[in-house]
Amino acid sequence: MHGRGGEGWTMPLPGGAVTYHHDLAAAVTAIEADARRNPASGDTATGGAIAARTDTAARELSGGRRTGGTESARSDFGHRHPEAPRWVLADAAHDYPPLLNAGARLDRCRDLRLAERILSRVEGREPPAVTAESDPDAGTLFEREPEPVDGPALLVRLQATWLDQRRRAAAAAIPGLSTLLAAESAGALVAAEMSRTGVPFDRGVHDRLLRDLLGPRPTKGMRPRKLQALADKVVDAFGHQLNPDSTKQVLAAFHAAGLDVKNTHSWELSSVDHPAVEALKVYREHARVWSAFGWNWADAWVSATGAPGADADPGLADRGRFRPVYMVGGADTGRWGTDGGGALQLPHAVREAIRAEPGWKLVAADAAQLEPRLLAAISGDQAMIAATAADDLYTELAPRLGGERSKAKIALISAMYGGTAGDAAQLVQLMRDRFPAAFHRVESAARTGEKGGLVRTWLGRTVPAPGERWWQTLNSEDGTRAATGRGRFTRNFIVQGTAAEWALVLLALLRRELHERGLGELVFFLHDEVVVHCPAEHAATVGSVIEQAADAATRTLFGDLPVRIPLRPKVVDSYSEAK
DNA sequence: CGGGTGGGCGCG
DNA sequence: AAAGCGCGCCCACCCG
Repeated sequence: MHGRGGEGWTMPLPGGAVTYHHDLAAAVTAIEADARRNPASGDTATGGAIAARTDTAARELSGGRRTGGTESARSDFGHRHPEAPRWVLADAAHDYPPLLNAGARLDRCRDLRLAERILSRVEGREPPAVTAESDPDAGTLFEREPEPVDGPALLVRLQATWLDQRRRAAAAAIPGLSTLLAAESAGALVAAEMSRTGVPFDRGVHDRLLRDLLGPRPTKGMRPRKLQALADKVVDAFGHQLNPDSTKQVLAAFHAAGLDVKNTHSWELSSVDHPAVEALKVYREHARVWSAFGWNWADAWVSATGAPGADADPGLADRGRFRPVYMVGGADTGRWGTDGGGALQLPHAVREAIRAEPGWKLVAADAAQLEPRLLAAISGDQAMIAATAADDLYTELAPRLGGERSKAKIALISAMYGGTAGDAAQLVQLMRDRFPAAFHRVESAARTGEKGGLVRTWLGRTVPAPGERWWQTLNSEDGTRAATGRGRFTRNFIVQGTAAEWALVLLALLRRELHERGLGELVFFLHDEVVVHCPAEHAATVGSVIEQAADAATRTLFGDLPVRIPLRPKVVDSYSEAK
C-alpha cells in the first residue's frame, strides 16, 4: 500500500482495497509520481474523500486487458504509462478544482457522474440526480435518497458505483463505449483545468472595442452614448416613442405603420421596407455586445492572471484571464455547454481582446467541415470518404452536388439537419443519388427517431428516450409534429454527437502531449476548434502537435479507415486573427 | 418582488 | 413555432 501510517484508513473491498487519505492532494501527487517511477505497481489502491483509485480499475482500464483486444488500447489513447492510476471521481467538475488548487494534477480519471449519464441513456433511461449516499452498504452513488457522506463511507460508495458501471458498460456490448467513457472523463479534467488557467484577455483592448462600438462606459442604468443614438434613430423612424428592447412595442409599431409582419426576427424584417429596420438591426447587434459581453461581463468573468509580478507591471495592468465555467456533455449530443461566462457564444466583435501575453503566442486550430467528414466515416460511404482527402470538402464534392460549392454545402447540411426549404429538398435528392450510403445513414437515423427509437453515435452515446408524453400524443397532430421534430433531432444527433466525441479524444490527446512535453497551456475549446497559449518559440511545435493529435483522434475512432479530418493550426497574437 | 417563459440573437 | 441541428444569455413580460 502507498498509504502511509497515520494519514488515513485502508480497507479491503470486493474490487480491491482502497485507502482514504486525509490530505488527498498530497497523496495524488505522491502516487502519480510513484506510478511513473515504478509503472508495475498497478495493484496499489488509494483514494480520498472525493476520489478513489481501485486496483480493479487500474487493471481493467489499462494493462490488464491490453492483450485482449483493441478496446482498452483505444480507451487509453496510446497512453505512455498504461499502468498509471485512473482516479475515480464522483464528479470532476466539483471535485477536481480543489485538487488543482492544492497543486495536484490528475493524469486520467473516471467521472462517475458523466459516465452515469452516458450509461443510463445507453440503457434507455434518464440519469438520476447525482447524490452522495448515506448507507455505505446500500450500493452506488446514484441510488436512494441524497444524504452526504464522506471519508471511508464515500470511498465504499465510489467503489460500488465504479463496479456497477463497469458491469453495465460490459453488458451494453457497445464496442466504443469504454473509449467514450474515458474521453468524457478526460474532457472533465480539461474543462476544470481550462477554467483555472483561463483565456488570456486584455481588458484595455476590450474597453477600446466597446468604446468604438458603443461610446464610453456609462454610469449605471444608462445606455452608452452611441447605443442611445441608435435607439433614437429607431424612435425617429417610427415617429413615436418606444423601447427598441421591447419586442411587443416594436411589433405594434410595425403594425401601426401598416406592415404585416409576424415577428421581428432579422430575417423576417429583411423583406420589409421601412426606415426603422436597418436602425433596429444595428441597435440590437450592438445592444447584445453591451449587455452580454460588455464591461459588466468583463467585471464578472475576467480576473487577474495569477502570474507573479503582473500587478506590479503597468504594461500588464490590463491583462487578465477570462475564466468561464464549462459543462462537459451539457448538450444531449455530448457537446459542451457553458454555465456562466458565455464562452461558447463569444461574439467575433470582442475576440480581439483575447491576446497572447508578451513573448507568447496563441495557436488556434479549427477543423474544417468536421461533421460531413464524420458522416462519411460513420456511414462508410466510400466515395465520400475518398473526398475527405481534399482540404475543402464542399469544393471537392461540388461537381457531384449541384455544380457550385454553395450548393454542395446546402446539400450536405440539409441532409444532416433535415432541411427542406428553398432548393434544399432537390439537393438532398442529389445526395441520395451520388452518396447513397451517407444519405441512408442520416435517413435511417431520422426514421428511427420518428418511431420513438434510440440512435447512437459512433462510440455509443445514445439519444434520450422519448418520454411518456411523447407516446401519448403519437396519434394526434401534436404527435406527428413531435415525431417529425424528433426525427430531425436524431438525424443530426449521430453526426453532431460523433463530432463531439472526436473533439473529446482530440482534447485528451492534446492535453497529455502539451503537458508531457511542457509546450504550453490549453486555454479554449469551442466544439471544433482549440486554442493553445504557448511561448513563441514553441508555437511551431505546438502547431504540429495539434495536427498530430487530430490524426491520432481520427485513428482512435476509425482505425485504418482512410478518412481525413485535418485540423489546421494558425499562430496568432490575437484570437481575432484566427479564421 | 421573484421565478418562469418567449423572443431574439450570439456561437458552432 | 422557425430555413434545418445543438446550445446560453439577455430583455421584456406575465404570473403568483
